[in-house]
Amino acid sequence: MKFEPTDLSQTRSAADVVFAALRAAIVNGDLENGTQLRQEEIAAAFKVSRIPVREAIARLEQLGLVETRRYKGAFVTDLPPQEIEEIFRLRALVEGDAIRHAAARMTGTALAEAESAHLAFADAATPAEWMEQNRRFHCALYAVGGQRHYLGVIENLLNLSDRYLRAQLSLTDGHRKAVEEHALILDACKAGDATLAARLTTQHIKDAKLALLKCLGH
Amino acid sequence: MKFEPTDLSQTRSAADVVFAALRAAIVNGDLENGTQLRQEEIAAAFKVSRIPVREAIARLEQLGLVETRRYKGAFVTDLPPQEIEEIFRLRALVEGDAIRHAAARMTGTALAEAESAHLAFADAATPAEWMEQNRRFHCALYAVGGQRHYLGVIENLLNLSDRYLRAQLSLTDGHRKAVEEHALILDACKAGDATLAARLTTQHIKDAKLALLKCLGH
DNA sequence: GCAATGTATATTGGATACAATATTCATTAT
DNA sequence: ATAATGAATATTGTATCCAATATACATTGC
Repeated sequence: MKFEPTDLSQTRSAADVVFAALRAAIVNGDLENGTQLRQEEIAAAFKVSRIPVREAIARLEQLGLVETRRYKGAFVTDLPPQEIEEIFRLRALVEGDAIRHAAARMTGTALAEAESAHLAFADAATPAEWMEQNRRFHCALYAVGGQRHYLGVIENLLNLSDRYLRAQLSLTDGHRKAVEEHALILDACKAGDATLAARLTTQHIKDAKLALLKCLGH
Repeated sequence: MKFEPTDLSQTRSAADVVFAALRAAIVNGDLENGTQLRQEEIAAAFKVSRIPVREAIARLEQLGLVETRRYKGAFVTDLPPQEIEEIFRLRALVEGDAIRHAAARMTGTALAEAESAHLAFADAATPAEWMEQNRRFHCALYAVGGQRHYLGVIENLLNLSDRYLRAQLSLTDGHRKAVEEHALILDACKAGDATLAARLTTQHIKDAKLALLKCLGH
Protein backbone atom coordinates (compact mmCIF):
# COMPACT_ATOMS: atom_id res chain seq x y z
CA MET A 1 0.00 0.00 0.00
CA LYS A 2 1.21 3.42 -0.83
CA PHE A 3 0.19 6.90 0.24
CA GLU A 4 0.68 10.17 -1.45
CA PRO A 5 2.98 12.50 0.48
CA THR A 6 -0.40 13.88 1.37
CA ASP A 7 -0.37 17.55 2.14
CA LEU A 8 1.15 16.69 5.47
CA SER A 9 2.51 20.21 5.26
CA GLN A 10 0.23 20.95 8.19
CA THR A 11 -2.74 23.26 7.90
CA ARG A 12 -1.80 26.85 8.34
CA SER A 13 -2.27 28.48 11.68
CA ALA A 14 -5.00 31.05 12.18
CA ALA A 15 -2.35 33.74 12.28
CA ASP A 16 -1.07 32.64 8.86
CA VAL A 17 -4.54 32.75 7.35
CA VAL A 18 -5.28 36.19 8.73
CA PHE A 19 -1.88 37.47 7.66
CA ALA A 20 -2.25 36.24 4.09
CA ALA A 21 -5.76 37.64 3.79
CA LEU A 22 -4.87 41.05 5.17
CA ARG A 23 -1.76 41.25 3.04
CA ALA A 24 -3.75 40.44 -0.09
CA ALA A 25 -6.41 42.96 0.82
CA ILE A 26 -3.83 45.71 1.25
CA VAL A 27 -1.79 44.79 -1.84
CA ASN A 28 -4.91 44.66 -4.00
CA GLY A 29 -6.10 47.96 -2.67
CA ASP A 30 -9.28 46.53 -1.17
CA LEU A 31 -8.32 48.26 2.05
CA GLU A 32 -7.89 51.94 1.41
CA ASN A 33 -4.71 53.68 2.47
CA GLY A 34 -4.90 54.95 5.99
CA THR A 35 -7.63 52.52 6.99
CA GLN A 36 -7.40 51.46 10.59
CA LEU A 37 -7.22 47.74 11.21
CA ARG A 38 -9.31 47.13 14.31
CA GLN A 39 -8.28 43.91 15.98
CA GLU A 40 -11.70 43.00 17.30
CA GLU A 41 -13.35 43.61 13.96
CA ILE A 42 -10.85 41.44 12.10
CA ALA A 43 -11.02 38.76 14.77
CA ALA A 44 -14.80 38.63 14.42
CA ALA A 45 -14.57 38.46 10.63
CA PHE A 46 -12.26 35.44 10.79
CA LYS A 47 -13.96 33.98 13.86
CA VAL A 48 -10.78 33.85 15.87
CA SER A 49 -9.54 35.70 18.92
CA ARG A 50 -7.44 38.83 18.74
CA ILE A 51 -4.21 36.96 19.45
CA PRO A 52 -3.58 35.58 15.95
CA VAL A 53 -4.78 38.90 14.53
CA ARG A 54 -2.11 40.75 16.48
CA GLU A 55 0.51 38.36 15.23
CA ALA A 56 -0.61 38.96 11.66
CA ILE A 57 -0.49 42.71 12.15
CA ALA A 58 2.99 42.49 13.62
CA ARG A 59 4.13 40.76 10.47
CA LEU A 60 2.41 43.27 8.22
CA GLU A 61 4.20 46.04 10.03
CA GLN A 62 7.54 44.36 9.43
CA LEU A 63 6.75 44.41 5.72
CA GLY A 64 5.92 48.09 5.84
CA LEU A 65 2.32 47.49 4.81
CA VAL A 66 0.90 48.94 8.01
CA GLU A 67 2.15 51.35 10.62
CA THR A 68 1.18 50.96 14.24
CA ARG A 69 1.19 53.46 17.02
CA ARG A 70 1.02 52.24 20.56
CA TYR A 71 -2.51 52.21 21.94
CA LYS A 72 -3.66 53.82 18.72
CA GLY A 73 -3.77 50.90 16.39
CA ALA A 74 -2.53 49.79 12.97
CA PHE A 75 -3.15 51.81 9.82
CA VAL A 76 -2.59 50.88 6.21
CA THR A 77 0.56 52.67 5.11
CA ASP A 78 0.18 55.50 2.64
CA LEU A 79 3.35 56.19 0.70
CA PRO A 80 4.27 59.68 -0.47
CA PRO A 81 5.19 59.98 -4.17
CA GLN A 82 8.85 60.35 -3.27
CA GLU A 83 8.88 56.90 -1.69
CA ILE A 84 6.99 55.40 -4.58
CA GLU A 85 9.67 56.82 -6.85
CA GLU A 86 12.33 55.29 -4.64
CA ILE A 87 10.64 51.90 -4.66
CA PHE A 88 10.43 51.84 -8.44
CA ARG A 89 14.07 52.90 -8.64
CA LEU A 90 14.94 49.94 -6.44
CA ARG A 91 12.75 47.65 -8.50
CA ALA A 92 14.39 48.70 -11.75
CA LEU A 93 17.78 47.99 -10.23
CA VAL A 94 17.04 44.68 -8.55
CA GLU A 95 14.73 43.18 -11.15
CA GLY A 96 17.15 44.09 -13.91
CA ASP A 97 19.91 42.25 -12.14
CA ALA A 98 17.66 39.34 -11.23
CA ILE A 99 16.70 38.73 -14.82
CA ARG A 100 20.28 39.12 -15.97
CA HIS A 101 21.23 36.30 -13.66
CA ALA A 102 18.20 34.27 -14.65
CA ALA A 103 18.49 34.71 -18.41
CA ALA A 104 21.97 33.22 -18.34
CA ARG A 105 20.59 29.97 -16.95
CA MET A 106 17.07 29.94 -18.32
CA THR A 107 15.05 26.72 -18.22
CA GLY A 108 12.26 25.42 -20.39
CA THR A 109 9.77 25.17 -17.59
CA ALA A 110 10.35 28.76 -16.53
CA LEU A 111 9.93 29.94 -20.11
CA ALA A 112 6.72 27.94 -20.40
CA GLU A 113 5.36 29.41 -17.19
CA ALA A 114 6.32 32.92 -18.27
CA GLU A 115 4.76 32.38 -21.68
CA SER A 116 1.55 31.17 -20.07
CA ALA A 117 1.45 34.20 -17.82
CA HIS A 118 2.26 36.44 -20.76
CA LEU A 119 -0.74 35.17 -22.71
CA ALA A 120 -3.00 35.38 -19.70
CA PHE A 121 -1.82 38.92 -19.09
CA ALA A 122 -2.53 39.89 -22.67
CA ASP A 123 -6.02 38.43 -22.47
CA ALA A 124 -6.80 39.84 -19.05
CA ALA A 125 -9.44 42.51 -18.93
CA THR A 126 -9.58 43.60 -15.30
CA PRO A 127 -6.96 45.39 -13.23
CA ALA A 128 -7.01 42.52 -10.75
CA GLU A 129 -6.12 40.05 -13.49
CA TRP A 130 -3.46 42.34 -14.87
CA MET A 131 -1.69 42.64 -11.57
CA GLU A 132 -1.82 38.92 -10.91
CA GLN A 133 -0.56 37.79 -14.30
CA ASN A 134 2.00 40.56 -14.47
CA ARG A 135 3.53 39.40 -11.22
CA ARG A 136 3.32 35.80 -12.32
CA PHE A 137 5.15 36.62 -15.55
CA HIS A 138 8.02 38.49 -13.95
CA CYS A 139 8.49 36.24 -10.95
CA ALA A 140 8.54 33.11 -13.09
CA LEU A 141 11.61 34.53 -14.81
CA TYR A 142 13.28 35.90 -11.70
CA ALA A 143 12.94 32.59 -9.91
CA VAL A 144 15.29 30.78 -12.29
CA GLY A 145 18.40 29.72 -10.48
CA GLY A 146 16.67 29.73 -7.12
CA GLN A 147 17.24 33.37 -6.31
CA ARG A 148 15.35 33.23 -3.06
CA HIS A 149 16.49 36.53 -1.62
CA TYR A 150 16.22 38.44 -4.87
CA LEU A 151 12.66 37.17 -5.12
CA GLY A 152 11.95 38.06 -1.51
CA VAL A 153 13.13 41.64 -1.92
CA ILE A 154 11.26 42.00 -5.19
CA GLU A 155 8.02 40.64 -3.80
CA ASN A 156 8.22 42.97 -0.84
CA LEU A 157 8.65 45.91 -3.18
CA LEU A 158 5.77 44.72 -5.34
CA ASN A 159 3.60 44.35 -2.26
CA LEU A 160 4.35 47.94 -1.33
CA SER A 161 3.77 49.47 -4.73
CA ASP A 162 1.22 47.29 -6.51
CA ARG A 163 -1.85 49.13 -5.26
CA TYR A 164 -0.56 52.41 -6.61
CA LEU A 165 0.34 50.88 -9.94
CA ARG A 166 -3.02 49.20 -10.17
CA ALA A 167 -4.87 52.44 -9.67
CA GLN A 168 -2.85 53.96 -12.49
CA LEU A 169 -3.37 51.03 -14.84
CA SER A 170 -7.11 51.45 -14.39
CA LEU A 171 -6.88 54.96 -15.76
CA THR A 172 -4.24 55.08 -18.47
CA ASP A 173 -3.73 52.30 -20.95
CA GLY A 174 -0.38 51.00 -19.86
CA HIS A 175 -1.63 47.52 -20.51
CA ARG A 176 -1.01 47.39 -24.26
CA LYS A 177 2.48 48.77 -23.90
CA ALA A 178 3.24 46.32 -21.13
CA VAL A 179 2.17 43.41 -23.30
CA GLU A 180 4.59 44.48 -26.01
CA GLU A 181 7.43 44.96 -23.57
CA HIS A 182 6.79 41.58 -22.00
CA ALA A 183 7.03 39.98 -25.42
CA LEU A 184 10.44 41.54 -25.97
CA ILE A 185 11.66 40.48 -22.55
CA LEU A 186 10.45 36.94 -23.17
CA ASP A 187 12.26 36.85 -26.52
CA ALA A 188 15.48 38.01 -24.93
CA CYS A 189 15.18 35.27 -22.31
CA LYS A 190 14.51 32.64 -24.97
CA ALA A 191 17.62 33.82 -26.79
CA GLY A 192 19.59 33.74 -23.57
CA ASP A 193 20.57 37.37 -24.05
CA ALA A 194 21.04 38.37 -20.44
CA THR A 195 22.22 41.90 -21.13
CA LEU A 196 19.26 42.67 -23.35
CA ALA A 197 16.77 41.11 -20.94
CA ALA A 198 18.19 43.21 -18.15
CA ARG A 199 18.07 46.43 -20.15
CA LEU A 200 14.51 45.77 -21.29
CA THR A 201 13.31 44.92 -17.79
CA THR A 202 14.93 47.96 -16.23
CA GLN A 203 13.40 50.19 -18.89
CA HIS A 204 10.04 48.45 -18.51
CA ILE A 205 9.96 49.38 -14.85
CA LYS A 206 11.26 52.88 -15.40
CA ASP A 207 8.49 53.42 -17.92
CA ALA A 208 5.92 52.24 -15.44
CA LYS A 209 7.41 54.55 -12.83
CA LEU A 210 7.20 57.59 -15.06
CA ALA A 211 3.62 56.85 -16.06
CA LEU A 212 2.66 56.34 -12.46
CA LEU A 213 4.35 59.47 -11.17
CA LYS A 214 2.79 61.51 -13.93
CA CYS A 215 -0.55 60.12 -12.84
CA LEU A 216 0.19 61.18 -9.27
CA GLY A 217 0.83 64.68 -10.51
CA HIS A 218 4.60 65.00 -10.65
CA MET B 1 6.55 77.73 31.92
CA LYS B 2 7.90 75.64 29.16
CA PHE B 3 8.43 71.93 28.78
CA GLU B 4 10.72 70.08 26.49
CA PRO B 5 8.83 67.96 23.96
CA THR B 6 9.98 65.36 26.42
CA ASP B 7 10.38 61.96 24.83
CA LEU B 8 6.67 61.54 25.06
CA SER B 9 7.24 59.21 22.14
CA GLN B 10 5.90 56.56 24.44
CA THR B 11 8.01 53.79 25.93
CA ARG B 12 8.35 50.83 23.66
CA SER B 13 6.02 47.93 24.07
CA ALA B 14 7.27 44.68 25.55
CA ALA B 15 7.03 43.10 22.12
CA ASP B 16 9.32 45.80 20.72
CA VAL B 17 11.89 45.27 23.43
CA VAL B 18 11.92 41.50 22.98
CA PHE B 19 12.06 41.84 19.22
CA ALA B 20 15.01 44.24 19.28
CA ALA B 21 16.90 42.09 21.76
CA LEU B 22 16.38 38.85 19.89
CA ARG B 23 17.25 40.46 16.59
CA ALA B 24 20.48 41.83 18.02
CA ALA B 25 21.33 38.47 19.55
CA ILE B 26 20.87 36.71 16.24
CA VAL B 27 22.64 39.34 14.14
CA ASN B 28 25.60 39.40 16.51
CA GLY B 29 25.82 35.65 16.51
CA ASP B 30 25.16 35.34 20.24
CA LEU B 31 22.47 32.84 19.36
CA GLU B 32 23.98 30.05 17.35
CA ASN B 33 22.44 29.07 14.03
CA GLY B 34 19.74 26.49 14.44
CA THR B 35 19.09 27.37 18.06
CA GLN B 36 15.48 26.89 19.06
CA LEU B 37 13.77 29.92 20.53
CA ARG B 38 11.55 28.59 23.30
CA GLN B 39 8.77 31.01 24.04
CA GLU B 40 8.53 30.25 27.72
CA GLU B 41 12.26 30.57 28.23
CA ILE B 42 12.39 33.96 26.50
CA ALA B 43 9.28 35.14 28.31
CA ALA B 44 10.89 34.26 31.64
CA ALA B 45 14.12 36.01 30.71
CA PHE B 46 12.28 39.25 29.92
CA LYS B 47 9.72 38.77 32.68
CA VAL B 48 6.79 39.01 30.31
CA SER B 49 4.20 36.55 29.11
CA ARG B 50 4.52 34.55 25.92
CA ILE B 51 2.21 36.89 24.00
CA PRO B 52 4.71 39.66 23.25
CA VAL B 53 7.35 36.99 22.66
CA ARG B 54 5.22 35.44 19.96
CA GLU B 55 4.74 38.82 18.35
CA ALA B 56 8.49 39.35 18.33
CA ILE B 57 9.11 35.93 16.80
CA ALA B 58 6.50 36.57 14.12
CA ARG B 59 8.40 39.69 13.13
CA LEU B 60 11.75 37.91 13.16
CA GLU B 61 10.32 35.29 10.85
CA GLN B 62 9.20 37.98 8.44
CA LEU B 63 12.80 39.19 8.33
CA GLY B 64 14.08 35.70 7.59
CA LEU B 65 16.06 35.56 10.82
CA VAL B 66 14.12 32.60 12.18
CA GLU B 67 12.06 29.86 10.64
CA THR B 68 9.08 28.44 12.45
CA ARG B 69 7.30 25.17 11.99
CA ARG B 70 3.87 24.73 13.43
CA TYR B 71 3.87 23.11 16.86
CA LYS B 72 7.63 22.70 16.52
CA GLY B 73 8.90 26.13 17.29
CA ALA B 74 11.17 28.84 15.93
CA PHE B 75 14.77 28.20 14.97
CA VAL B 76 17.53 30.62 14.09
CA THR B 77 17.94 30.44 10.33
CA ASP B 78 21.11 28.89 9.00
CA LEU B 79 21.95 30.01 5.49
CA PRO B 80 23.71 27.73 3.02
CA PRO B 81 26.77 29.26 1.30
CA GLN B 82 24.80 29.65 -1.89
CA GLU B 83 22.36 31.99 -0.20
CA ILE B 84 25.15 33.91 1.47
CA GLU B 85 26.64 34.41 -1.96
CA GLU B 86 23.29 35.63 -3.22
CA ILE B 87 22.90 38.06 -0.35
CA PHE B 88 26.30 39.57 -0.96
CA ARG B 89 25.53 39.83 -4.65
CA LEU B 90 22.39 41.75 -3.75
CA ARG B 91 24.29 43.92 -1.31
CA ALA B 92 26.93 44.81 -3.89
CA LEU B 93 24.19 45.82 -6.28
CA VAL B 94 21.96 47.78 -3.93
CA GLU B 95 24.63 49.42 -1.81
CA GLY B 96 26.50 50.49 -4.92
CA ASP B 97 23.41 52.19 -6.24
CA ALA B 98 22.53 53.65 -2.87
CA ILE B 99 25.88 55.36 -2.52
CA ARG B 100 25.76 56.56 -6.11
CA HIS B 101 22.53 58.34 -5.31
CA ALA B 102 23.88 59.59 -2.01
CA ALA B 103 27.24 60.83 -3.24
CA ALA B 104 25.52 63.12 -5.70
CA ARG B 105 23.79 64.96 -2.86
CA MET B 106 26.25 64.50 -0.02
CA THR B 107 25.89 66.62 3.11
CA GLY B 108 28.42 67.79 5.65
CA THR B 109 26.70 66.14 8.57
CA ALA B 110 26.64 62.78 6.81
CA LEU B 111 30.32 63.09 5.95
CA ALA B 112 31.11 63.98 9.55
CA GLU B 113 29.17 61.00 10.84
CA ALA B 114 30.84 58.70 8.34
CA GLU B 115 34.26 60.09 9.21
CA SER B 116 33.59 59.52 12.89
CA ALA B 117 32.52 55.96 12.22
CA HIS B 118 35.53 55.47 9.97
CA LEU B 119 37.93 56.46 12.74
CA ALA B 120 36.10 54.37 15.31
CA PHE B 121 36.21 51.43 12.94
CA ALA B 122 39.94 51.84 12.42
CA ASP B 123 40.53 51.97 16.16
CA ALA B 124 38.19 49.14 17.00
CA ALA B 125 39.80 45.99 18.29
CA THR B 126 36.96 43.54 18.73
CA PRO B 127 34.74 41.92 16.10
CA ALA B 128 31.71 43.36 17.85
CA GLU B 129 33.07 46.89 17.49
CA TRP B 130 34.07 46.26 13.90
CA MET B 131 30.61 45.19 12.90
CA GLU B 132 28.95 48.08 14.66
CA GLN B 133 31.19 50.82 13.30
CA ASN B 134 31.27 49.27 9.86
CA ARG B 135 27.51 49.40 9.67
CA ARG B 136 27.47 52.90 11.07
CA PHE B 137 29.95 54.04 8.43
CA HIS B 138 28.09 52.63 5.47
CA CYS B 139 24.58 53.49 6.59
CA ALA B 140 25.53 57.09 7.37
CA LEU B 141 26.41 57.47 3.71
CA TYR B 142 23.46 55.51 2.32
CA ALA B 143 21.00 57.54 4.36
CA VAL B 144 21.75 60.77 2.52
CA GLY B 145 18.73 61.88 0.56
CA GLY B 146 16.38 59.98 2.82
CA GLN B 147 16.51 56.69 1.00
CA ARG B 148 14.25 54.93 3.42
CA HIS B 149 13.56 51.83 1.37
CA TYR B 150 17.10 51.42 0.14
CA LEU B 151 18.19 51.56 3.76
CA GLY B 152 15.52 49.10 4.79
CA VAL B 153 16.53 46.54 2.20
CA ILE B 154 20.21 47.01 3.01
CA GLU B 155 19.70 46.65 6.73
CA ASN B 156 17.69 43.50 6.23
CA LEU B 157 20.49 42.04 4.16
CA LEU B 158 23.07 43.08 6.75
CA ASN B 159 20.98 41.50 9.47
CA LEU B 160 20.96 38.25 7.54
CA SER B 161 24.64 38.14 6.71
CA ASP B 162 26.46 39.98 9.48
CA ARG B 163 26.95 36.97 11.72
CA TYR B 164 28.69 35.07 8.96
CA LEU B 165 30.89 38.02 8.07
CA ARG B 166 31.76 38.56 11.69
CA ALA B 167 32.94 34.99 12.12
CA GLN B 168 35.18 35.44 9.12
CA LEU B 169 36.59 38.77 10.30
CA SER B 170 37.62 37.12 13.52
CA LEU B 171 39.80 34.71 11.60
CA THR B 172 41.33 36.49 8.65
CA ASP B 173 42.50 40.06 8.80
CA GLY B 174 40.00 41.71 6.59
CA HIS B 175 39.97 44.64 8.96
CA ARG B 176 43.04 46.47 7.68
CA LYS B 177 41.93 46.15 4.11
CA ALA B 178 38.45 47.36 5.00
CA VAL B 179 39.89 50.45 6.67
CA GLU B 180 41.79 51.35 3.51
CA GLU B 181 38.77 50.78 1.31
CA HIS B 182 36.59 52.88 3.59
CA ALA B 183 39.08 55.73 3.28
CA LEU B 184 38.82 55.61 -0.49
CA ILE B 185 35.03 55.50 -0.41
CA LEU B 186 34.96 58.45 1.96
CA ASP B 187 37.26 60.43 -0.32
CA ALA B 188 35.07 59.74 -3.31
CA CYS B 189 32.04 60.93 -1.38
CA LYS B 190 33.85 64.09 -0.27
CA ALA B 191 34.72 64.74 -3.89
CA GLY B 192 31.13 64.08 -4.91
CA ASP B 193 32.33 61.45 -7.36
CA ALA B 194 29.24 59.24 -7.42
CA THR B 195 30.51 56.83 -10.05
CA LEU B 196 33.74 56.19 -8.22
CA ALA B 197 32.01 55.82 -4.87
CA ALA B 198 29.65 53.28 -6.37
CA ARG B 199 32.43 51.29 -8.02
CA LEU B 200 34.50 51.26 -4.84
CA THR B 201 31.56 50.22 -2.68
CA THR B 202 30.52 47.43 -5.02
CA GLN B 203 34.08 46.14 -5.14
CA HIS B 204 34.40 46.49 -1.37
CA ILE B 205 31.44 44.18 -0.89
CA LYS B 206 32.51 41.75 -3.59
CA ASP B 207 35.90 41.49 -1.89
CA ALA B 208 34.24 40.72 1.40
CA LYS B 209 32.09 38.12 -0.30
CA LEU B 210 35.05 36.34 -1.83
CA ALA B 211 36.97 36.31 1.42
CA LEU B 212 33.95 35.00 3.26
CA LEU B 213 33.14 32.28 0.75
CA LYS B 214 36.76 31.16 0.73
CA CYS B 215 36.52 30.94 4.48
CA LEU B 216 33.42 28.80 4.17
CA GLY B 217 35.34 26.46 1.93
CA HIS B 218 34.15 27.29 -1.58
C1' DG C 1 -21.24 80.40 25.17
C1' DC C 2 -16.62 78.62 26.17
C1' DA C 3 -12.65 76.65 28.21
C1' DA C 4 -11.13 73.40 31.45
C1' DT C 5 -11.85 69.24 33.69
C1' DG C 6 -13.71 64.90 34.84
C1' DT C 7 -15.95 60.64 33.27
C1' DA C 8 -17.50 56.99 30.14
C1' DT C 9 -16.43 54.27 26.34
C1' DA C 10 -13.57 52.13 22.93
C1' DT C 11 -9.37 50.08 21.67
C1' DT C 12 -4.94 48.27 22.21
C1' DG C 13 -1.31 45.74 25.25
C1' DG C 14 -0.52 41.89 28.15
C1' DA C 15 -1.29 37.89 31.49
C1' DT C 16 -3.41 33.72 32.62
C1' DA C 17 -5.69 29.56 31.40
C1' DC C 18 -6.79 25.99 28.22
C1' DA C 19 -6.45 23.17 23.77
C1' DA C 20 -3.75 20.91 20.19
C1' DT C 21 0.24 18.79 18.76
C1' DA C 22 4.86 16.86 19.09
C1' DT C 23 8.34 14.38 21.59
C1' DT C 24 10.10 11.27 24.97
C1' DC C 25 10.07 7.35 27.51
C1' DA C 26 8.24 3.38 29.65
C1' DT C 27 5.74 -0.88 28.62
C1' DT C 28 4.69 -4.94 26.30
C1' DA C 29 4.41 -8.51 22.99
C1' DT C 30 7.03 -11.12 19.88
C1' DA D 1 16.74 -7.64 22.50
C1' DT D 2 13.70 -5.19 19.52
C1' DA D 3 9.84 -3.10 17.45
C1' DA D 4 5.36 -1.42 18.33
C1' DT D 5 2.29 0.86 21.33
C1' DG D 6 0.57 4.07 24.56
C1' DA D 7 0.96 7.24 28.37
C1' DA D 8 3.46 11.28 30.30
C1' DT D 9 5.64 15.51 29.38
C1' DA D 10 6.92 19.57 26.92
C1' DT D 11 5.92 23.08 23.73
C1' DT D 12 3.26 25.68 20.72
C1' DG D 13 -1.46 27.76 19.32
C1' DT D 14 -5.54 30.12 20.87
C1' DA D 15 -9.27 32.00 23.83
C1' DT D 16 -10.70 34.59 27.66
C1' DC D 17 -9.96 38.04 30.93
C1' DC D 18 -7.75 42.17 32.94
C1' DA D 19 -4.82 46.51 32.60
C1' DA D 20 -3.28 50.68 30.28
C1' DT D 21 -4.15 54.25 27.27
C1' DA D 22 -6.65 57.15 24.06
C1' DT D 23 -10.79 59.33 22.45
C1' DA D 24 -15.35 61.33 22.83
C1' DC D 25 -18.60 63.25 25.56
C1' DA D 26 -20.65 65.39 29.57
C1' DT D 27 -20.14 68.62 33.35
C1' DT D 28 -18.83 72.56 35.76
C1' DG D 29 -17.35 77.07 36.55
C1' DC D 30 -16.76 81.42 34.64
